[in-house]
This record gives sequence, structure tokens and C-alpha cells, in this order.
Amino acid sequence: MNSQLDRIDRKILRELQTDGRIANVDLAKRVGLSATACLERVKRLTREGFILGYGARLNPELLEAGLLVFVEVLLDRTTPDVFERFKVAVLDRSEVQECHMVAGGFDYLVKARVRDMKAYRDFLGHTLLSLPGVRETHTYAVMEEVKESGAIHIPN
Amino acid sequence: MNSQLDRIDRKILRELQTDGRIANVDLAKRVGLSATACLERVKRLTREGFILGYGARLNPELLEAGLLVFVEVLLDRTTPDVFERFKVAVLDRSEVQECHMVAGGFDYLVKARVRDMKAYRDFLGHTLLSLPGVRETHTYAVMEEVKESGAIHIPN
DNA sequence: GTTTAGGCCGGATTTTATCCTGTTGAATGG
DNA sequence: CCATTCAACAGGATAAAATCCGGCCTAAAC
Repeated sequence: MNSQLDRIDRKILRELQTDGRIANVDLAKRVGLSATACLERVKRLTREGFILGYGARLNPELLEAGLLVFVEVLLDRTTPDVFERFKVAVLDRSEVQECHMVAGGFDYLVKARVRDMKAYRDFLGHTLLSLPGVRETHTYAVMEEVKESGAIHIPN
Repeated sequence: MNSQLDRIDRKILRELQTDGRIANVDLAKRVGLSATACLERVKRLTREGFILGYGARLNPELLEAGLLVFVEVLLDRTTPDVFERFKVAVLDRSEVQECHMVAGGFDYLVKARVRDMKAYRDFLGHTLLSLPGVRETHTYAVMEEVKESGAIHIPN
């Protein structure tokens, strides 16, 4: 842990990660500070880049995004610009929640949410496979989301 | 899209997903409502389960979680309770951000953030491989995070 | 020993959330 | 067709929170 963060800073980050909309007054009580001191710390943590922003957690089930899929993508490395073009395409597609370049048996791992299998077929065909340079894909449909917190662990 | 959501509801969800800490007054201006009407909608969206909560987005680079890995896990299906025990273990480990049971060539896909490769070795050895019933794992270390929004797409 | 700076607190002020009331407009039923 | 009902909204009043403003304390620097 960054030594510039003391116990209270870390507690603030944990609390805000859990409930990003907690009132500063309540947050101050939880961490044992006055509202003023607490607010100053939150501002500092934001200024220094520890806190990147805040967001609502939405329910994919109710928002026509009930099917979660992971797709491994292998590119044809002989084609110029494939990596760049793939990135641009992925950034442009709102179904894609995450895309990571990985070291290992393939090039990119894509996490996408779509309405159903039909929507996934469209996504695969119209977006992924229509890109030149995509040599191979493997799709894994999620049957059960065991853990979804996305929270970063912050030690005490 | 769920037909009970109108254009304004969807705009509210988009705004809150982007900035979960926007003041209700400002949100109301953006969506073209009075503060009262806007607040009522947010409460309804929460009551009906569209909004699950709010969270701060933290910077993993600064929080000793700079290495992102995905691990495919194949379980030994002849051992009783393997699935249940695996789930419990995964829920207990704070490095694990996500864990999904998938259909395909393996059983679980785990997303974890650790400090570095050394920490990952510990995680793999002490957590994953020490579980009885884990037959095989494949690790993919992330070299570049192309997209990380995690945002759910909400049509206009 | 004095100065300086950082972090904290409590009270004052501004801003925001929340409550309350009345209006509008659309749908319903006589 | 008109009266009734209901849902959603707006605006003002009040409660709560954020933010600002000195002042205090401590530790480090000089």
C-alpha cells in the first residue's frame, strides 16, 4: 500500500467503494473525523488520483443485458494495423464492457453483455468476425455469476 | 428495453452510471425535470431494482493492485462438493474481483487483481491450487487494458 | 526558542435534499 | 359529453448536508 495513505484514508476508500453516495457527514462519523476534515481527505484522494469517479451499479437483468459472454480473440499478426483496428472497433461497441490484451494463447479477452443468444450471434458476426485480421474466436457464455463485486482490495 | 422505462428514465440511468454522485438538482436540469420529479424517479428506479447501488471507481495502479489476471479453472467433477467449495473459497478472497461459471472448455473464469507476479504466484498456489478438486488452471496476464468501462449499454 | 505548515475542529453560510400542496392532463366511467 | 380519478409534475417551505472561514494544536524546520 502506498505509504502516503494512512489507516483513515484506506477506510474512506473502502467505504466509498461500497457506497459511493454516502453523505460526507456519515462518512466522517464512520472514520472518526469531523465533516470538514473528512471532506478534505476525500478531495485530496480525488486530486491525487486514488478516486477516479463514481458510478451507479445497474441491474443488467432488467436492462436487456442478461447474457454475459467472454470471448477470446486471436488475431492474424501478419495483417498490418490489426491490433489498432481491433481496439478502435471494440471501443466503439457499447456491448463490450471490457477488453484486455493478454499474454498467453490468444490476443484479446473481451467481456460483453447482450440481451440473449440471438443478440450475441449478431455481435459476433457483425462486429468481431467482420473485422479483418480476426483469425479465431472462442466464446464462453456465463451460466452463473458467482462474484461480481469488482471491488479493489484495500488492506487495513 | 423494459417498456416501463421511458426516455427520461433511461437518461437518468445513463447519467448516474457515468457520474453516480451528481447532485439531484443538476441531474434534474440535464434530464429536463424539476428536482422533485427527478428525485422521485431515481427513488422509483432504485425501488424497482434498476439501480443496485453506487460505488467509487478507484485506481488499481496506485493501490497495489497493478497486475490484472484472468484464470480459467477446470474442476475435478468426480469430487463431491467441489463447485460449492470453490465458490466459497472465491467469495472469501479479496483479490478476486469476479468469478463466473461458464459453459465451454473449463468451469470457472476468475478475474483477480494482485500487486505483482510474486503476489500472483502466492494467490495461485495458496488459494486456487490448494483447493481439492481443482484439476487444471490456465492463467492469462493482462498486458494492456483496452477498455474497462464496465458500463451497461442503455439505448435512447 | 521561534516560525511555519499541515491537519483538525466547530460554527456560520450556502447549497441541496426532502416534504408538502396545488395544478395539469390523460384515462375512466357514468 | 362531463365529472372523477390518478399519476406525474412544479414550486415554495423546511430540514439536512456541503462548504467556507477562522482558530487551535502539534510537529518539523530553522
